[in-house]
Amino acid sequence: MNLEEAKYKFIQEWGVLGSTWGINRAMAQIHAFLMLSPESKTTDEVMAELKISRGNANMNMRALIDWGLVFKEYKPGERKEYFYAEKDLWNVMKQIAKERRKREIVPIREVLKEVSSAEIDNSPEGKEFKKVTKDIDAIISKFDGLIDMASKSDQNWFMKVLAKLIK
Amino acid sequence: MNLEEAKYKFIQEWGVLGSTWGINRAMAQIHAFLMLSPESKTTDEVMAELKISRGNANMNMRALIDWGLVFKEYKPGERKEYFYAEKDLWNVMKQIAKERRKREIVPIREVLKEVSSAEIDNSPEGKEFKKVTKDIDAIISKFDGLIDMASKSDQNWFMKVLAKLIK
DNA sequence: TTTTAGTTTCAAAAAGTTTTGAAAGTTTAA
DNA sequence: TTAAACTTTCAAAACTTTTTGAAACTAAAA
Repeated sequence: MNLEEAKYKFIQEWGVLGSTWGINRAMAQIHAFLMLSPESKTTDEVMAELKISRGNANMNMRALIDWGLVFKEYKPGERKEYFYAEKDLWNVMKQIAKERRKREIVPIREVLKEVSSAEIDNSPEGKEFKKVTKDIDAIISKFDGLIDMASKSDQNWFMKVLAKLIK
Repeated sequence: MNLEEAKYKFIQEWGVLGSTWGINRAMAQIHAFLMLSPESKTTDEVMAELKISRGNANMNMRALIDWGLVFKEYKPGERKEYFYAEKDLWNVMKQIAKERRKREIVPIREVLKEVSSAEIDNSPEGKEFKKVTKDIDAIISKFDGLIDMASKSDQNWFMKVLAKLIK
């Protein structure tokens, strides 16, 4: 296998992985392509490499910028925009965790909070409802705290904790 | 808000959450409905509660069984099949982590292993490729270890560790 | 000012996913 | 057996998401 084949393989797989995570294939592939590129790339290069349309490339690059995973760069004397990805995987993960927290954890906790103030009787149904939603809230709040913590800490600290935990 | 409204709200939100996680809406809603039910339920009850077709209910219940999140039960003297969900959220999470590990972590690690044995030159492109893929593998393997560890440990131990970590 | 090089938008098309419903299959009871 | 009660399957329909491509827009250069 040579570099081109290896790159292709990795980009494809990152696309598959993304799509099971609610990130569309093109977005994940652009992200993979930019992570693997030592230099920043133009829209045209992204289009050519991934064989996608200009509109698609543009939309997904903006989404990546929105997620804080990709940045724009202007080169002196050039009119084209260049794009590059966050390379430090720790930052990538923190960024993703932060976004997903906002999009997923916050809304479900809101609902849990709302339903916890509902008038619920002591029927078996009611008891079960209270128990299950309370349990879920407890676990989610733990994870929420963990994400918050991790996003404030540096990679070394976190990796050390993990390493110690796993041994 | 009464019990029915609260249940409805929670089931809807669980469906939304599921669909951003690659679990389809009906599957997530059935799961929520069964988690909230103190008694096991029949296909007809699921269909009526969620207003979905028999085929849909059947397919997604089988998928939930496949994920190890829902079980069948036969009641003496009855021909209908009854379904109930795993209630212990810790077990639910372990089960999900185990499945996702199989479906996501294993394949990406396989690809990373393959590309790591590729013949890659020392161009900037080649160096970057090696660096990025190596980093990703390191982080993924840490998480893989963590999941493995968590799935062997009991809730108390894990929650205590988490609690200590977060404080 | 006009032209050129580029970016953005968005309606329509394509692709992908989920859902339905009815027919086929299976198991138990009569 | 045969009928009844139930489960499973799967092609087609409905729905959702993604992608395209061309027109509109913007900014710099001539």
